[in-house]
Amino acid sequence: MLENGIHRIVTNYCPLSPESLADFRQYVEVLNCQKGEQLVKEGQHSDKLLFIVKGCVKAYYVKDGKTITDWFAFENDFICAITSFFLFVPSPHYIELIEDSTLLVITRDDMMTLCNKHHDFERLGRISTTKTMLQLQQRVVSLQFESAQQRYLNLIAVHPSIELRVPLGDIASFLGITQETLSRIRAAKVRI
Amino acid sequence: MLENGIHRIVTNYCPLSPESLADFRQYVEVLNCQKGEQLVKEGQHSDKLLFIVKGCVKAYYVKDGKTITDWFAFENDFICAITSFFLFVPSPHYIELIEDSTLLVITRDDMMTLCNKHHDFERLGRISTTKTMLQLQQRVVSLQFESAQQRYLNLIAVHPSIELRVPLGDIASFLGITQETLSRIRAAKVRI
DNA sequence: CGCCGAGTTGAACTGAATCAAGAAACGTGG
DNA sequence: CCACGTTTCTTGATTCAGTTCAACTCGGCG
Repeated sequence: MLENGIHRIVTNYCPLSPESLADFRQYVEVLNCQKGEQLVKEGQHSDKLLFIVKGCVKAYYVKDGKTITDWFAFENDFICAITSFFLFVPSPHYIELIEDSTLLVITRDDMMTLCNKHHDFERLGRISTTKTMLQLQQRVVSLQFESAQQRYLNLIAVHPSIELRVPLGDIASFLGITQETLSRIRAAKVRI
Repeated sequence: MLENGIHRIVTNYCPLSPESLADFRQYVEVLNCQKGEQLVKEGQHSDKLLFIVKGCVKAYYVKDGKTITDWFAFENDFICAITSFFLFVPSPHYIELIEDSTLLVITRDDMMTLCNKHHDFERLGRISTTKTMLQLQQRVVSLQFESAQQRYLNLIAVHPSIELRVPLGDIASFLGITQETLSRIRAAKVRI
């Protein structure tokens, strides 16, 4: 699974030299976890970067007693407790498994070591960050002035399988709407 | 102004070796423009990355005949037509000067040349992208489940001077609300 | 069988949009 | 320096998309 995961990173993001790859293997670990497990809890410092080999994961936070889903990660995605990982603060986010999953894990310190040592690893960092930045940009456009229905249609256009894998309530809060509204949108009882 | 700008990049983002700096100077240009000028128009391919030495700039797009402000950049910020620059497609965005400004300009190709040649320049790319990613992440949280009033208060907490520099309508659409609503919020005629 | 979480439906409510006037501020030329 | 048009901002009345709260359905599963 380690080699499988590393191969997917290299093909999906950016090639690495044999030396970088050898070094990478030293630092990365494989983690198998079950649906429902919480890898990060609110208030914890988290310095782990995860890569999803198989399965799916959500990041969410709690506001006024309500659970708000902030991000989903599926196969070949990276995910981390973004504020804690990059800003060294306690995480507002939980990270929780939506399915039984196989993950690769690397710590921030080890990432930094690899980034300092290998130019191509630094590039991998730049490219994966750029990809996330572009996804966030799309999400802002979607939240800023699109209707709930349009946001939903956008989401299933990008992730057609999401409804089969993720509970409705999580999708709703990711879209910035309530579960009831999403249910009505799916039943097409909301005016287009 | 060139040295001033480069110095600010190095201090605000990431140090560069003397060799990288020397190379950087070869590729970067200083641009002085006036309020109202459009550096990028909808439909154009844009391969320019801008750094604001002095002044401010907005990126906006037009949807259903309405102007929607997507991003502001002030002193020491980078800005580009994000989709066009990174995905090589025609830009949905306009980029327009809000004040008379001094900018540094570098093309995507020259950026890539510098990234390939210098490890520390690649790091500069990673770090500036990470910074933008974190700002977008905050913006998503803000748009997802905060009230119009709360979003406004967040914004002026981060950019206290924005109201003095940017027209109300631009701020409103950046927040995902109408100008009328923002005007009422400022007059505190909306319930807290 | 009865419980339990996930999803649906209904009715009333509300935050913000829309539409429509005005009032202020701004700049440009006489 | 003032008159003029233009852009920027405010205010009011009405409408509507989406929330809230509450009840209900459905499919598992001990």
